[in-house]
Amino acid sequence: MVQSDKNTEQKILDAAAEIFHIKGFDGARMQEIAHHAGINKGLLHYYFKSKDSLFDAIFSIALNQIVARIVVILHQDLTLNEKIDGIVDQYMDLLIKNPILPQFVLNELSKDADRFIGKHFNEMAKSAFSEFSLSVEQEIAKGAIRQVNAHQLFTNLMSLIMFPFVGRPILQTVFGVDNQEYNHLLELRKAHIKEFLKIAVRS
Amino acid sequence: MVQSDKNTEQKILDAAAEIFHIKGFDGARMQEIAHHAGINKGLLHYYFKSKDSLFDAIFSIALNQIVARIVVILHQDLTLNEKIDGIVDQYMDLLIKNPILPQFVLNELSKDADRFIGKHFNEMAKSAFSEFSLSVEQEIAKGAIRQVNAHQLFTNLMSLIMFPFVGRPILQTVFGVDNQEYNHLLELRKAHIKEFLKIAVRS
DNA sequence: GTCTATATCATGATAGAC
DNA sequence: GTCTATCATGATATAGAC
Repeated sequence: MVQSDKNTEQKILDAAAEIFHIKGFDGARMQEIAHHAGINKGLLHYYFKSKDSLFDAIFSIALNQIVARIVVILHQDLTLNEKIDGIVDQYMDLLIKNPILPQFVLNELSKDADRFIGKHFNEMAKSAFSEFSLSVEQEIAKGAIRQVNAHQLFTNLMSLIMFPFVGRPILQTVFGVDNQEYNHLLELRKAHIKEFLKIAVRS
Repeated sequence: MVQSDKNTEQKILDAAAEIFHIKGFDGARMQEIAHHAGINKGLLHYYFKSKDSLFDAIFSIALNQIVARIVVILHQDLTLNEKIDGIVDQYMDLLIKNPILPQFVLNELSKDADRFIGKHFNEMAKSAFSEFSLSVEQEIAKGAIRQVNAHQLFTNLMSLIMFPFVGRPILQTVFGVDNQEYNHLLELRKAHIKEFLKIAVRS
């Protein structure tokens, strides 16, 4: 249940985030969100006139959390290694605190990819990748890293960070570990990814 | 629409797979599945008495596709490199043909992880990882690869293969490429992953 | 702003004719 | 086996009192 010392809109947003993140748009119920926020359905519709509008608010926040920080890092004046380390550190910290965020965002995007297109994230994200790609080319030219395709390397970076969270049910079962042990693996993973990537691209 | 020269049960399974894979359990509608199979709701319930039972049939097939082949490979008498290459080749081929399979399985598991536990997959998957882990230790002992944690390496392997499919909406937007170009990146990825992993673990 | 009550509609599931 | 018709439920959304 949501804390009652916040204003009603914030209580709704907090409750809706929790329900939508876990159950997705189709699985979430307005009744459950209202109850979780400590109000009733009527008042919920007073603040957000439709389930769609409430969901849009929640999804925007989640997408922003996923996309914004990477854009910031990639536009800073850093070496490739510094950018990669920054992304790994920031993302792993974010996802350890919000482990279901990527599953939620990716699943909703898979059902409606147009949620991404047309938003201002679109151009931001593309120009951010250009920065990454440029850094890769520079390091290759300097001979600091081996010949490696920027698209594949960026895919690797995102994969190594995010998949342990979206694939958790399978990996945890395959490893035969409990929640605490899996969380420990996630903690160790931050250093592992940085080392792994560094070794994999060295010239 | 499903081909009409198959028996009714198979038409239903084909139609249900397509709808469930795309929309998930909560988003799928029995009416839509019936229509897609070229029959009506009454007949659909005659073959599968509930939405749950139909879904279970579809989910079992999908989970089996994801889990079965990896188990087979890992239990064969192969070197670590051969096992890794086999998994990359087989999975990439499977996922290029069925790109939404991992998103479907992972999302449903995230909403109900118990679907995995208690099935016979459970023990199979755990013993398969033991085989992998053993291979890693042997190669390290031989000095063929550097010191690397088996859990992290297995996570990396699965991440590099699967994430490009579940994360496609984001990656494709970030790269600013169309479907054809992204498919091309996926084709190139098979060789990329094998090379990347080999370099990353060499001693 | 907040509540109760209700309208409206879509869904999963069943009954029964053929 | 296959269809049409219908039930029962549960969901979003609105109306109106306080």
